[in-house]
Amino acid sequence: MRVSCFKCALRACGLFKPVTPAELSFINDIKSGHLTLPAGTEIIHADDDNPDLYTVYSGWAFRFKTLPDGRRQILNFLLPGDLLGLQAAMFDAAQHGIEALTDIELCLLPRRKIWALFGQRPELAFDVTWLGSREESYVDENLMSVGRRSAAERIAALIVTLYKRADALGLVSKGTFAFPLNQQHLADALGLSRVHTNKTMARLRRMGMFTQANGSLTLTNPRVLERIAQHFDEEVALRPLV
Amino acid sequence: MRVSCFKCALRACGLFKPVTPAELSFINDIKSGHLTLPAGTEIIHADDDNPDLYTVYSGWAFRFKTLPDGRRQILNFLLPGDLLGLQAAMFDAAQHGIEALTDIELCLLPRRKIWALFGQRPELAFDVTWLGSREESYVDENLMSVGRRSAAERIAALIVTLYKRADALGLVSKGTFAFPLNQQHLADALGLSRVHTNKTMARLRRMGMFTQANGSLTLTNPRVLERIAQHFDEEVALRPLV
DNA sequence: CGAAACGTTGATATCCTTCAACATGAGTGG
DNA sequence: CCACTCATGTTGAAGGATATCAACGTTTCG
Repeated sequence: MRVSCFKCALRACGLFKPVTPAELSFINDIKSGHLTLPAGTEIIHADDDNPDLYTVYSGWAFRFKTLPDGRRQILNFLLPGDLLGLQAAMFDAAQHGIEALTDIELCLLPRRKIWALFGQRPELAFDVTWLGSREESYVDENLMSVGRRSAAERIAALIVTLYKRADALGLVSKGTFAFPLNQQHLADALGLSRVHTNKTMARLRRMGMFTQANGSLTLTNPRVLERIAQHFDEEVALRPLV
Repeated sequence: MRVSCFKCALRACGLFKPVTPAELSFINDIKSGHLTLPAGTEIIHADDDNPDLYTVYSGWAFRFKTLPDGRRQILNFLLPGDLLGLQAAMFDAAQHGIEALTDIELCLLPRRKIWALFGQRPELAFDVTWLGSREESYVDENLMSVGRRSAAERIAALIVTLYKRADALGLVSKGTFAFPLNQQHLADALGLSRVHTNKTMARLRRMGMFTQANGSLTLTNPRVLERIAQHFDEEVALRPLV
C-alpha cells in the first residue's frame, strides 16, 4: 500500500509551502511505510523506547498524560500534516501517550533516518523544528485555557481553535466539520469533569453557538463564540456586535 | 563585554554534551552579543516582530500569556542553558511574552543567522530542535498539573521539578537553592489564586515539606513531596515510606 | 434483544475564589 | 531617624464554580 509522496494529497491542499523536486524525492526516500490504524489505537505509549516519527496523513489523534491513579490530561490534538512522535524521538522515550481519535493514516519516518534529514536537508530540518514549535504553541494555548479560563470560555476556545485548524486543511464546509471528540475527550483536554462539560456545552448550545449531529459540529455563531473564548459574561456575551 | 564561548562557564558544568572545536568556533562566530538585563524586563513581547533567539547564560525567566482582561498564565520557566525565543523566531512573531524573573544574562543568536546554523551545522540544528522539544515537555507537565492535580499536588510538583532542574545545573547545595518566584508567580503558573496558593503552601510548610528564607528554598522532605505531587491524600501522605 | 458506550439531569459536597483586613519588610524622602 | 508608601505575605469569612454521586435516557452494535 505504498503511497507515493509525489502524489501526496495533503500537499495539494495549499497549506504547505512548496517543496523542491529534490526535497520531495528525499522525503519519498525516507518515508518507509504508510500505516492505517483504527480509532482507539495507542500509537505511542508512555515509556516506549526507540519510538519512530510519523506524519499524520489523515484522521485525528491526541497526546495525553496520565497520573498513577488514572487521572488523564489531553495535551493537544493532532490533525493531518502534524508531526507525531517528535518529542518521543528526540528523547528516546516518550513522557506521554498518543492515541488515534479516529481511524488514522500515518507516514512513517523511521527514527534512524532523522539524522540524515538534518545532515542532508536543512530546509526540512527547519520545517521539523517549525512544526515542533507550532505544537508547543497549541499546548501553550491549552494551558492558558485550563489555567485561567472558565468552563464556558475553555469550551469556546477549544472549539474555535479546532474549527480554524480544520478550516485551514479544507475540512470545513459551510461552518460544519467532522468533530470526533466525545464529551470525555473534551473534559480531559480542558481539565473539567465530564458532567460539568456536558452542562456547560448544553448552555452554549442553548445560546445558539453551535449544533452537533452525526459526529459533526456546526458553528452557528462563530463571532460571538470567539468573543466568549476571551471573556465570558452572560450579560454581555450575546449583545449585538458593535 | 564580549564573553567568549570558548570559556563558557555553562558548558563547564557537565550537563551539556561535549562539542567539537569546529562547532564551538561556529557558535562563537554567530554569538553576536551578551546582554545583562535587570529582573522584571520584558525580553520578548507578545506580537513582537523580528524577534531574536537567545540562550540563557545565568538567571531565570518565564514565558507567559495574558487575556485581554489581564488574567495571566505562566507557561514555563527558563533556566541557564535554555533557549529563549525559539517559538517567536520560528513564527516571526511571538504568541507570548517572556520576562526576566531575576537579573539575567543572555547570549544573542541573531535571527538572521539561524538559517546558517541549520545549513552548516546539522548537529547544532538538532540540538535546537531537542531543546525545543524539552521545553514542550515542561509545558506538558505543567498542563498535566493545572488540568488534573489539586492545589497541593500542583505546588509539590512544581517545586520538585524546579528543584531537579536547578540541581542538574549545580545550583543546589544541601537541599537548598535560590527560589526567585513570589507567590503571585506560583499562582500564575499553577492556575490558582494568590490567596489559595498562600494557604496551601502554608499547609505544606507546616507538614515539614520545605522551608523558605532569603529567597532560597530548602526541601526538607523530598521523598514525600514527590509522592504528594502524584497523589495527595492528607491521611496517607505522611505515613512512613515502605 | 441485550449490553455497552455515551449523553443528560438534579441534588449535594467541596475546593477554590473573592473580598477585606491586617502584618511585615524594603526602599524613599523628609 | 522617622513617617510613608509599596510590594508581598497572611488570615478569616462568605460565595461561587466545579466536582461527585446517582439515576435515567439514548444510541449503537453484535
